[in-house]
Amino acid sequence: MSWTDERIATLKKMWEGGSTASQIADELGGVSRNAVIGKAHRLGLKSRPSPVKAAEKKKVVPKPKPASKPVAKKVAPRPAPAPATAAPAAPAAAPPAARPDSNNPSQPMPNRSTDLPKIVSVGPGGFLRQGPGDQQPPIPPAPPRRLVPAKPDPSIADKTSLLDLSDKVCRWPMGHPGEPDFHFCGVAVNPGFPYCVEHCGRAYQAQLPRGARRPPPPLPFGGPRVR
DNA sequence: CCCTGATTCGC
DNA sequence: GCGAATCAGG
Repeated sequence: MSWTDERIATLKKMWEGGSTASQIADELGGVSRNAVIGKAHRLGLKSRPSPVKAAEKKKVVPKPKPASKPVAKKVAPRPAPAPATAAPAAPAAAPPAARPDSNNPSQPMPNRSTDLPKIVSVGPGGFLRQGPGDQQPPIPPAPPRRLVPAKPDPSIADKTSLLDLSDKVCRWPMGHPGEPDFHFCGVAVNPGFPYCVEHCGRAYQAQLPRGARRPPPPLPFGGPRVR
């Protein structure tokens, strides 16, 4: 496949939106993860915090290549790389879901249902929703399972390039990028989330036990692209 | 081993 | 410019 403008646009959008290279490659189709990464770098996009690592420290040791080319092709002394690893603003972290940690030093009493963080959001995945008014009736310490972004999540964080996305509107993608009818949800977001209430329910799901994963949750797209 | 991104280097 | 091979790391 070749890198058409459209494909590059999709790559950029998804890369910047936090999609993993694998996801991007899968979405684009016809390219490998490596191809996506390579292209991303060539495009000048670079190092995003890897979803899997918090602190990415890479020391490229001058690796001796697999002894196959004794020929010294190019003596490329690499100049000291600028240490500037400007940490990009971390995207909205996990919502302030109730943490099981008894973070309530104010009361020595075992009654810990006193000072829990107020949660104002919807909890499709099972996490709490609490308005300022409702104080703490039934706040089960029941820690919602770790929230994980659903598959589509990344592919959407587009800027306003394609549409008039803003922090106020739901960024849930409808359709596939590049397709004529591709658009975003666009309704008012669930406060603190990039999506509307409805799509938050899709984007954030309770992490199920290993064994009990449901493979076919509703994909945001029409489903896997047919190739 | 799985995954991730980063880098290299032949093409 | 492209991307497979490879590396480094969680």
